[in-house]
Amino acid sequence: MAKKYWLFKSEPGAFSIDDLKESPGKKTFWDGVRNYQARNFIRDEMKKSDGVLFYHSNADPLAVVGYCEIVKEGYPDHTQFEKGHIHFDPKAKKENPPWFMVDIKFIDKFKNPVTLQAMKENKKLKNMRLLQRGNRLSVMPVTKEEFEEVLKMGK
DNA sequence: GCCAACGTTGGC
DNA sequence: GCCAACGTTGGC
Repeated sequence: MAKKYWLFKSEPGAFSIDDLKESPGKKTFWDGVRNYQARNFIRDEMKKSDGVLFYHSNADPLAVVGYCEIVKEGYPDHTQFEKGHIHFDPKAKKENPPWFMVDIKFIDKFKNPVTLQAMKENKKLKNMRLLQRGNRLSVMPVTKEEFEEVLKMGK
């Protein structure tokens, strides 16, 4: 199957591209997605070696700051069962867990963060899901063309 | 099954 | 801090 491309949002105060880079093996599990649409992408569509743009939200600058890849495909998010954890879900059942996560691995940090503003000003990116009104998904698909364009802008 | 109330996200 | 967008919840 053809490689797919994604964009993950993260608030750098919670988890930044540098946090990922400094994680053991430059890898982390992407926990805490609690939206069904995003869950479906994680559980059903993300495949090993898919490309992931890493975006900083609620940050300065607002920008794609680097990229990474999927290294482990969808599996149950353990934090949904951890009482007291910020992502604990009292309704989650072990037999049929509703929430999933993937593992991602750092590839590169951009020399030039690709700001939200710059993406808005790039005609090639006008259909990018991130730029559509009211989009609040924390993980979302991007096309191959969009992915490559953002990488080019970041160099 | 409708819909108002409420909570969250995230840019500004 | 404001507010638009939109998902979720719960009464009916």
